[in-house]
Amino acid sequence: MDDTGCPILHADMDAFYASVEVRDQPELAGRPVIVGAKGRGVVLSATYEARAYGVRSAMPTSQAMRLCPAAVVVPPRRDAYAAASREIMKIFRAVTPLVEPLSLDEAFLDVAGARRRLGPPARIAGLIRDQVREQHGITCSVGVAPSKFIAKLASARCKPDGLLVVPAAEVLRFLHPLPVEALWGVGERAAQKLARLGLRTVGDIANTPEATLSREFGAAVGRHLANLASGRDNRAVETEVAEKSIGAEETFSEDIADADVIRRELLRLSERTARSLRSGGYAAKTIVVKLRLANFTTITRSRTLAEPTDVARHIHATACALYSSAGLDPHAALRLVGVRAANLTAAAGAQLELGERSRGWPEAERAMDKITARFGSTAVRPAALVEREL
DNA sequence: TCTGGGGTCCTCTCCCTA
DNA sequence: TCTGTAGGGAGAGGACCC
Repeated sequence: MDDTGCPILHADMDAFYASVEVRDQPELAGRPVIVGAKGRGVVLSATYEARAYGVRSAMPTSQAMRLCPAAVVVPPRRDAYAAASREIMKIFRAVTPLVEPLSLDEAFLDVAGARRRLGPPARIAGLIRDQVREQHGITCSVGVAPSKFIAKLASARCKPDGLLVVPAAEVLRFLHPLPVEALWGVGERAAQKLARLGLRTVGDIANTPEATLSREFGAAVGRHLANLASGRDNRAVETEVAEKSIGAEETFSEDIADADVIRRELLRLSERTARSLRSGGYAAKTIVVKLRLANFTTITRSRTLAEPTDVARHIHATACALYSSAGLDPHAALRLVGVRAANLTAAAGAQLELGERSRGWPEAERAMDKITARFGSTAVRPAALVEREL
């Protein structure tokens, strides 16, 4: 196996959420298992036994159950997946400090500096796979390649429980027969547009002038497609990627037309968003409200504040103002609302608004954070959210 | 037929300013 | 002062990813 010039690993857990569930409930082993919410939920993860029936991620759970009536549907336990992820990332960081987590279940590793200690990249990949399986009972697939993009493609091509090395000299031979959807950033819409241009494989794109791609997709996307299709990807593995926005959203079990209920929901989401901001040490200058109507039309409205904030009360006031000024029919039913904080700065930069008392909501909410950390999320809440449950 | 939640990035439009 | 224009920032929406 020629792994010369292949310092980048992409490690991807196989059916991660479902694998954690099977690990924690051994009686599920060998059965089709779907992780996802019932009702209006979608499939977050499914074991390969369920996938054999055509079940896929992001598919409505109801549709998945029609395809595989024998499947066991398990509600998601995000805390358990986050805990498993932290432990698995520790295995990666014992190999190299250059680890870039992409999500809970996958990461890039730059192992160039670990060769002398642990051997060539393919051997390191095998080591990682063994340790994840032995310590967590979960299989993972690893792509080994000269760049992040090729390593990610390689891990996807060897799933499940596989290892694939793409030597530097073989990159184009590996890349060009793949369908255009293999390229990062090409989804259904872009694939349709490329098909209209007669481009169906990555090789087709590589043989198309960048000027043509830029004319069709814009300069940034055109350049991006041309580079990836030619195997050009010089991005380094980055251990710290700053967050750009933080938010929370929720789909109702039934559409809601009552403005008071929606404002209460905005309060709950503002609380969650503010708590996330504070725990990350951020304040946000821009507040975005997302409203999805019963017919699935999605509207966003945003406002940039004079000063950054991490205070739920301020976020909620802005969110309500945005909701009121969105121009919706007063009786419009919503299926989802969301609150997002963007334009993040370090919290130390947060300043008081003109005329604001020096002590007040910021201190109150930080005190609430401490109580929540000690006694749980239901220990202290705004009265409006408590009333709802009485 | 039914479409989650948490994100990022890009494009387009509008408005302001020089 | 008026007009045309270019650039930048904000806001909205869409596509995409896991």
